[in-house]
Amino acid sequence: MPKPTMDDVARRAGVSRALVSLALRGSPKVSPRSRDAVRRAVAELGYRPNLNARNLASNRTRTLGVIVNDLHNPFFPVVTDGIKSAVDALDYRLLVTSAFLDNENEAAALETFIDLGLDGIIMTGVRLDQPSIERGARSTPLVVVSRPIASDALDTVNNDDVAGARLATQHLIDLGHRHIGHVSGGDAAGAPLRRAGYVGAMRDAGLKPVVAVGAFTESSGVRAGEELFDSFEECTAVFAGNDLSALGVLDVIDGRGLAVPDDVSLVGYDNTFVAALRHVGLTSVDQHGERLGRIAVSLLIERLEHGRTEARHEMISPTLVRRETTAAPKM
Amino acid sequence: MPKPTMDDVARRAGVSRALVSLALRGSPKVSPRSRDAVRRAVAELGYRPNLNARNLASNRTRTLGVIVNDLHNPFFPVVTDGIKSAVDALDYRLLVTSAFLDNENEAAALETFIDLGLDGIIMTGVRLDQPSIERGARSTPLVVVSRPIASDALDTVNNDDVAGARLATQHLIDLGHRHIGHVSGGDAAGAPLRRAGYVGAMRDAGLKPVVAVGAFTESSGVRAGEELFDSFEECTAVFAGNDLSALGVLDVIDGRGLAVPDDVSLVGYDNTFVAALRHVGLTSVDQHGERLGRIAVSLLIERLEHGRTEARHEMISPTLVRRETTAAPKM
DNA sequence: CTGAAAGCGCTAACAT
DNA sequence: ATGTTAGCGCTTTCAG
Repeated sequence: MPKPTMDDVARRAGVSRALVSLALRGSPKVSPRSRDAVRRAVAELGYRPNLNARNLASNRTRTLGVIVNDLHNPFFPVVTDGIKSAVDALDYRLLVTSAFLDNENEAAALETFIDLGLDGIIMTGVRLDQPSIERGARSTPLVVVSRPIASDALDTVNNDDVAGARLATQHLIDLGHRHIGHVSGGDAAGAPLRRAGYVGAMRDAGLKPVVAVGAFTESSGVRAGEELFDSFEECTAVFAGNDLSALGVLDVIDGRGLAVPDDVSLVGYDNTFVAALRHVGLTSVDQHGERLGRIAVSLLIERLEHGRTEARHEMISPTLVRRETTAAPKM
Repeated sequence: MPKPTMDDVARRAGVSRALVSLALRGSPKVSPRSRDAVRRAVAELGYRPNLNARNLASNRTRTLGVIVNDLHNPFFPVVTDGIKSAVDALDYRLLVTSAFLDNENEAAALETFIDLGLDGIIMTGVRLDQPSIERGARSTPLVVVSRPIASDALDTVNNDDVAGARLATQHLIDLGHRHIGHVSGGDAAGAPLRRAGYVGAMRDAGLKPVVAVGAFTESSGVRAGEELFDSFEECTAVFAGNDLSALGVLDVIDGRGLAVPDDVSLVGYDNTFVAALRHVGLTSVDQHGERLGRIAVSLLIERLEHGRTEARHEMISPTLVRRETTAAPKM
């Protein structure tokens, strides 16, 4: 049994194909009688519209795509939830894809979405180079979440990473710490700004910044943590660039028989569910990922349905969530 | 500048459109000369094939879809990684979508993938009712990962949940525990079998099973954990149906001022990265999610490229990963 | 090896 | 309110 097409429905309902098309999309210029006949025929035949045909003919897909760099990082599901909740209120479909931590995959995912003719694309946690992203943005409205990109070809939504990093660092300083290290995310999205915020806060307080470079993963956090404690013995507090690397640092601290927060205080970034586990209790900076996701969708909608063309770059303020991993240093 | 079409490429390369089509897909029956002309024209024009048109005309998409129920559960990214690595070796595209823990979304995601004409679909962690899944499987080859479904309409890949639960429970029994509770995932995929494995192992050892029902999330683990410790005071060990709920139980244990493993031993399931954090060190059962994912892809390929039509149900053996949360009970 | 021609299933003017 | 008619951009016979 080949799949029924619109022609089958039309024949069965005793109307023309065009009318079926209208009826299916809820046009008001279809008589209740015809509408009903169509509805019945659709049900009887189990008809489903062929999206490729529809998209091709209409040159629209009513579909938004999300490209996530790393499904393993618990921050991204939060953003995606925000996107999802915003899209649900609209009449759009949502496709998600993961780049699996790989630039080439990211480029491929972007091309696929563009080639599919998606109406809009949201990229989050992307590592892809700016020119490639901008090239994509020329084909399809594009918003980048959680990576600051100065470009008038696309929109961005970010938390203020510098402010967030300052919040974290200042919190440690206020507690009385003087020897505060930073585990950076290297060149990952947001990492340079967080590092800058940390360095700025340290300088302002007349303290010496000490940075070890990781990559926003737990394993890189372990490596950078080892490096930090090896070279910076006085260290009594660490600000890690994200929660995942903070967990790596926590492993190092545990491994060295040190106690948190008695011997070392620790702050993360992203306020993921892992930070919130009572057993972990990681003090962390909250980017408000859901809100970032919702804003991303609204930016897309502005372009799609209200014809905005000039770029917008939104920024929201992060907040510090204090938990059990930070305390005043032992004397 | 409207996007260049195949006609533009053909004109520029001085050949016919059909030839461009062949050349693009690497057909051997194109002269090197033409092939080169096409390649050059494509590059100069920045031509990209319109996938909707291609899919419509060829009635194939060379695309596989993955539907994940809950992006927040760190188990699924592991499965997805396996899928991804298997797909990379083949010439298929991969689309992922999340059902965001919601049956209706799952149904919608499935329909979207079918309506898009994807060549094959993998569902993992799905909660959708079996008839709906089977209906989907009638349109598109479908494999369900990590949920046992006895059906000859679709393929499944599972770890042996009963054996895994027995492994976990027996480990606790072998350590000397007699009062072992179970936090179940309720009717979530795999949960009933894990519960059955636990009950079986307990019965075999002449011990009384005590079950609290959760839902495979951390928060449900907290609720079920409270319930368990409230009603089962002698309890010295808990087998949680997955790592997420084990983390919830861990919160409860911490909250009651109990120590792990000195006062209570704890075992999870899935062996996610959170279990492996040294700071958590959760003993857990490993389903070998990557392998599940790779097998899922190979099942799809068997149907797609080797014409298999009868259903296959694969089962792999889980293994226990011992860490710091399990020890002999204090006397 | 190449070109002509017929669709894939649907939408979108345009008529009526 | 409904039907007619062109396509959308591509693949795929089929001739040559």
